[in-house]
Amino acid sequence: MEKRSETTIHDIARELNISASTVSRALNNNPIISEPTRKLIEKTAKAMGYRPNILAANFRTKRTNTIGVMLPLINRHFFSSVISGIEEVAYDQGFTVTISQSNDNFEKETKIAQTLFSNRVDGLIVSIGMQTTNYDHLKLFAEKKVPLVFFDRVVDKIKAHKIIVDDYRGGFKAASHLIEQGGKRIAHIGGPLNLKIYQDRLSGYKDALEKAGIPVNESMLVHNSLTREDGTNAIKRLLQNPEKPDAIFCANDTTALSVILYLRKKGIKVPDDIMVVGFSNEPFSEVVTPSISTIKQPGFEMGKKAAELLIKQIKQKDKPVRYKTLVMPTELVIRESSVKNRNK
Amino acid sequence: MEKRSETTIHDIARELNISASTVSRALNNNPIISEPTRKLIEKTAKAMGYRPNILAANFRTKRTNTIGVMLPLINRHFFSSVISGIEEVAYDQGFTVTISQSNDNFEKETKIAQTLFSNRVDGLIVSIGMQTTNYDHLKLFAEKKVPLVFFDRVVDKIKAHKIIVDDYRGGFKAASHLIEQGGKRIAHIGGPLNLKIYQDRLSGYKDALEKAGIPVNESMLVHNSLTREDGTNAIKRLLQNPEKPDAIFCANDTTALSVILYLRKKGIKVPDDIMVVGFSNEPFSEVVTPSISTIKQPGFEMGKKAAELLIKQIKQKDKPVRYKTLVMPTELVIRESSVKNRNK
DNA sequence: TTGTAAGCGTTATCAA
DNA sequence: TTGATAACGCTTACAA
Repeated sequence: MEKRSETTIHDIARELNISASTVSRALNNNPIISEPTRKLIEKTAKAMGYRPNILAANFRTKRTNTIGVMLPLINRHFFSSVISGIEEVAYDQGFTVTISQSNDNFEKETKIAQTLFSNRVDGLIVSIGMQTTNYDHLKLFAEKKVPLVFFDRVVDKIKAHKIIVDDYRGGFKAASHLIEQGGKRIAHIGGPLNLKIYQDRLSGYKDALEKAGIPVNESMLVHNSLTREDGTNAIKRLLQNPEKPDAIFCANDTTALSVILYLRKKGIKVPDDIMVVGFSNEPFSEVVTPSISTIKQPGFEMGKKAAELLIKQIKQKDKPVRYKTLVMPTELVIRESSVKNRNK
Repeated sequence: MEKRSETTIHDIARELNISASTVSRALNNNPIISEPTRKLIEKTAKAMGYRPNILAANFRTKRTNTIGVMLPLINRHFFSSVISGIEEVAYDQGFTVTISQSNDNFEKETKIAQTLFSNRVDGLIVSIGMQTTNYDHLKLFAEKKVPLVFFDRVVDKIKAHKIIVDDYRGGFKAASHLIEQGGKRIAHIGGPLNLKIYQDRLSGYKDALEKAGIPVNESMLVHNSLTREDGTNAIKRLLQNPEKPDAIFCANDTTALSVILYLRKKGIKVPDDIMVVGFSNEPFSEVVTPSISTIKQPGFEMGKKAAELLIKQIKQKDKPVRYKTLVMPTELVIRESSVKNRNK
């Protein structure tokens, strides 16, 4: 004669000789219920160890109170900061967060999107993978009116809220800074150009050069997937140029680090022989020697903003939305890797 | 006359003049259904754009195919690696992963646990917070037979699978290494002792000292929450000792980094004046100058193991479980911060 | 302010 | 091998 499964609202109703709907309403703080009734029901519910069956409620209401997050890689400081931001807002608003990483793999990304859709997440926050050039799996959300918010690696062609950083100005600031520091032959290690962020960083870089009257030299441009190995290969290739670079703007800190480590190994001095600027402000950038000048992106705030916009959209379902693109400011953090003659 | 809401198995059944149960069975690959029928149903389902209503299925089966993960902080390399490992296994096995961070806050941890429980996760993977000394919120899972797996910061008192690293041997190895390198006055910056991992790291350290005939000096021990600031405060305090340490074993890399940065600022040489060893092998440890000797923990593998054990338990529900504690090996990574006279 | 009753889409039981 | 039917626990018109 143990407890025969979980108590339901019907058990409570029977206990109090009232109807289940009243119990339901009271427990959902429906203002239509009188204060004494509510109090009584709450008390009894607690006493009977009632726990709402969220599965039933979700099923009934077609809502899950769950936000899906899909991004390339959890295990990167920028992305995990974004998750932290999302999680904080979501938690405060009573939402649960489901996270999946695509590993920059298009097939996995497609499957994840479908799974999240089938799982009826109330909304989705996405940063797309490096290989992604087809967006059908995301259009699905847009079409079926499931709120969708992009961050960082966004898709231009889909209408949705977008949280990005000002990659163009970031690239511009980075390159301008290198020019100010005396850079004449400024190389760029960039990411795949199907991603707008890398296009923009590149454009910013190019415009800064042009503004300074420095011609953009194609042999000074390398594009790859920005892994540690890619960075090493890129710097090797750049060093084979007849005219070696005297400064490098890397589209992320990982490659900036590779470059610095490789140059150190080769006895080439950073910043004296070659200056380096990265992008993202990974934690290691501050503490490596020389510390890496970089463009800071407010990951945590971006996550918060993304979650806020998404939840707002979820709550105002079927009201028309004016999609906005939030451009978060970047900040150039000047450290040792780009400043010659510090002690002069 | 657009599509009037989603197609259900009933729609398919009507279309084919068969029963909904047959459709359900076919779509679930129930072997009782004849091959031609199944094929036909699958074809029609696809043609009609059928998408199973997972909410309904979850409700009906009382399963969610969801794994809950609760840990202190997403935004730490070790933890995000664990998540990556969990996510990989879970994804392969058709499970969804829900992640929440407690921020080492006990109240938040309690609330998260209850939310996950109410959301009927099929199982929970946990690493508890620094403040956690009461475990009722976790016992709930154990009592209600919801599979539970601990990792890293485990709870002794609850019977469950546990994935830990050999913290004792890690501490022992770290301290022994410092002794071998000539350390005589070896300090320890440790974490809160209600967590077993920090107890064990401390014990390992103590035993290594004793084995070498070095008395353990209480003034050489600091315990705190191991943040960046805590590390700085700890080293300040240690430097005020009449007998200054010549080596420090830090219970994580974050404090090891603080120590190194502080000493650098004060013109105290690492490792020549004071040697430092950390714990965790955060990415920055390899690249900071001097690079930090540390104890490597296989976060990704721990995550995978945790997920595997959990899912096995979920699938073999109500079979009795022999709980095991998996002790993953640690590895001492020797770098610059603990080796004097490298060039001799 | 409360009650009645229908129904969400699926799976499971039993019968055919 | 397939079908009929009930049931899961909740929310929500609608009625009282």
